[in-house]
Amino acid sequence: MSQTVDRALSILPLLAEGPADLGQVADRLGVHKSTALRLLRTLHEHGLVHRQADQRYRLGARLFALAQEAVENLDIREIAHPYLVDLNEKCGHTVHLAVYEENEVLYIDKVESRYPVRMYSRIGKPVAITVAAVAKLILADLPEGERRALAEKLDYPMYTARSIPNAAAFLKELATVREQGWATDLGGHEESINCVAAPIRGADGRVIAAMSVSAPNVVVTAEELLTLLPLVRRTADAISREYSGGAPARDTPAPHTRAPHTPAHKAP
Amino acid sequence: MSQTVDRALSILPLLAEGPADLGQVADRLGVHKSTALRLLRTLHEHGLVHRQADQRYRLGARLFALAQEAVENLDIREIAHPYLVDLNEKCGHTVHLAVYEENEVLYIDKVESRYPVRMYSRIGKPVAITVAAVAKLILADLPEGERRALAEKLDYPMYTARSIPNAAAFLKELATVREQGWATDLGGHEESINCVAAPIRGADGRVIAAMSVSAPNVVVTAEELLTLLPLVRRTADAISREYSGGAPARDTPAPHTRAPHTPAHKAP
DNA sequence: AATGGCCGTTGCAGATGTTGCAATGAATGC
DNA sequence: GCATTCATTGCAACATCTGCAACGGCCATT
Repeated sequence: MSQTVDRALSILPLLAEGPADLGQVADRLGVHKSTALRLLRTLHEHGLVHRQADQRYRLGARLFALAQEAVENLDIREIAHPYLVDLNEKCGHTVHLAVYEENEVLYIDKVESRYPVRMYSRIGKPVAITVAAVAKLILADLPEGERRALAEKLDYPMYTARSIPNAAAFLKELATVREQGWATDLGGHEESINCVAAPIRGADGRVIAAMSVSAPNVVVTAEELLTLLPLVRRTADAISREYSGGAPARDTPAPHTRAPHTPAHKAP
Repeated sequence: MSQTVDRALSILPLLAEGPADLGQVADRLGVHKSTALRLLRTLHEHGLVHRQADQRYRLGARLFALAQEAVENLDIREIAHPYLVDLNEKCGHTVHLAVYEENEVLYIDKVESRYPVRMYSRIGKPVAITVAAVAKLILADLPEGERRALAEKLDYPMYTARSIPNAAAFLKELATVREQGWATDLGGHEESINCVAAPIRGADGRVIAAMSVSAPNVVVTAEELLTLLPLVRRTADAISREYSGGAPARDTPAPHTRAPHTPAHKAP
């Protein structure tokens, strides 16, 4: 580990507490002022710290830009894929990954069942939004107003007798899902197929994707499938953690809990 | 300036583009792998980079936490936010807030349009500095010398036919903007999008930030958008007053704004 | 006005940390 | 099974970093 870099990086959390002048920084680092000055200058050139009018230093907005760019380039599919494969190897069933985009829920990854009987679905295809377990999870996390507006606007095709029939029933189901943190689809799309699903959350606690395990009745009963729920949830949580940049040990809340101090606007 | 720290910090923007393995990092830094490894380790210990399952590196959660604190320390954002929300509710369009820092203009807050058609932009992203209305306002207020020097240094990408093409035209536009105290961008960044913007000033009269209202042609014409100018200016002025310590203006008390946000750390 | 204290800044010589090399280990692919 | 690729380690040479002391600007006090 590099001492110089270590010292420089230690300045950042220090400044996060509030602006500080050169002397304060040097003191808290335990180094000579000239050393602190040099480190601060380097941080400054990279835009990580900003010098305000009174010559004190504070964190730079560039930090924010950096974080934002990183979030934008995060590919949930790439991160999740190995976990999906792993889950498939453990349970043998079809595993799906879905995201929300423009009022639709889309499958973006899939690992096929190892059983001969497979269900039909296609990556990139919009899911049956009113019945699919992954859709329920994602929509349940939308802001109240948006959720309601969307629910009213949707069609409720009766794929089977167990399909959700109307907006009221759908909203009620979403409330349940939101409460319990997981979802199922028991024959709501195709008579003989059941799914269990769990949400994947970003660092701010919002649901950014959902994953599910699906299997036809002829292979496992709904009850048997439900026994996989803990595993599915654990996997989803692991993906959430990885997506959020790892378990930062200390002061960041667990990825699957709602951050208490979530800011007004959220990263996409 | 410290070479070691400089190299380490250069890794961050590199990783913001996407995950990279040790070799890639070493190559792009132009150093030996063992050197890159050490720097990455140090960054890792501080939580700024995260090692994913496939052993590649990406930016870590700690960076996001720091970024969060960095913006929270920008008290202009705290103060302005309710006004932005209020303005959005009055006109329905996308509202932006931007500040100047280290030769860049950055969006630091945004309230989304309530119309279905939205423009892209992201908080934290540097704005298109040569065409954005908010950038014009902020740069127009720089001291003569600095303004000219910056103008010469910039690139002038032709996003559209109406983009500002060169330093001379830019300086002329800045003079106009400085004179009139407001700015527009009429299709200079994206053909179909127009903006009107007004400056937010500190107690000493200097421009410390700028806000804008943006809308696509398909929703309102440029002329219609311009009728919002007085409202935008009034809002910006109200923010200026409150920021300068003046009593929060009574005409925009922001009735149902968010709860009093835990302020970060503010010096009296 | 002059003085003293405070703080940021600079140049420098010595010492410490850093660098790149070469070799090892581990994992993957052919 | 062997070859390849990649991360990792120990080490010696060296470049970089460190702390010191001195300078200069700024402000409040005398």
